[in-house]
Amino acid sequence: MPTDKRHATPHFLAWARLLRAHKVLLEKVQADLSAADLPPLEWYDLLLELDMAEGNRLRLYDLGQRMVLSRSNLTRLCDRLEKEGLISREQCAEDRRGLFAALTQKGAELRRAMWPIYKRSVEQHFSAHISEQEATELAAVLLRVRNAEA
Amino acid sequence: MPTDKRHATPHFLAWARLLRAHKVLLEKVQADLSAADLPPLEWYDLLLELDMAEGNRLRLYDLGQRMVLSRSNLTRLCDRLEKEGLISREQCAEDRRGLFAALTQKGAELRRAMWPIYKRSVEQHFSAHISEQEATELAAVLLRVRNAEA
DNA sequence: GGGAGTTAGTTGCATATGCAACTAAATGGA
DNA sequence: TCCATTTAGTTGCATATGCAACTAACTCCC
Repeated sequence: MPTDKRHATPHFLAWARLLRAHKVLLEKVQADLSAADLPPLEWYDLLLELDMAEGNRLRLYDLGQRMVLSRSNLTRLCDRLEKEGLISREQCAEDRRGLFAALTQKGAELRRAMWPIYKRSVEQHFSAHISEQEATELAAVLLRVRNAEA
Repeated sequence: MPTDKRHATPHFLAWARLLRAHKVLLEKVQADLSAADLPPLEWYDLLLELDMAEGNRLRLYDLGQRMVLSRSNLTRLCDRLEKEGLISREQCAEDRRGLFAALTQKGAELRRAMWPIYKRSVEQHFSAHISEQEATELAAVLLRVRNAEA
């Protein structure tokens, strides 16, 4: 059996296309942000998580879970945002090992400023090519995969 | 309108879950490869592209296109594989600027050795949670998005 | 209450990435 | 033919990432 046949099952095809589509899309969105002199997508992502969180702050641990980010990676990402005054680290009273990442005024403003550009970019490169029905199904399947234990 | 509502459209939800699912999956698959003392997914990807290509070789330019890899990134990735003897760079007769990346015997063998582990990992973390029908639809949607011009 | 084992977060170091500048070869007019 | 422009690929440098080692605080069980 030739090599390519073994990779051509519906499942493996979907997998391969997930990898490629993801790369292409990320590249386009990052390019749009960068062209508007805005910081990378990851910053938006972090700021949004804080914006949506109770009290506009999250324990670093929780933030890492939600963003699917390794510890050290999260530490460094927070370093960058904190240096720009977009978030601040706050001591946690209940667990003195722990820290909160808290959204600052400036961070909230930057997120709001990024949103129209980001929104337009996702619409243009992603949403425009997918029906609402497909989007709903896609979201459901991807959630299931993401939350799978194995 | 609160922040989270603006992000809760079906399209944006699908987008957000694409990002998260991709990260989670990649992490799991890389972990499985690494646990089996195998090189990263990207190496498999490159070797597979060459394996599937006419004559088991591709112009670097084409390889970059297929793998969605920037020029410099591709140069360096090829450097690593060539240093391990998995591919070789070959002069191109028609265009003396150009180079082929050609699969070596050793490269073909490594790809074959990686395949069972990779296959099992994708099945376990991805395919197992998706019906064949869903996989087919997913593949179609993602291909459409990937190939969109805008 | 006091040590063994965990957990939260940071840091050092080696490696990987992205961007812009570079070389060399091809193309396309005047 | 000859120079300006474009294209293939590489390289230097600054930045980002992953892994393993580290500190400090918490847990739990004797």
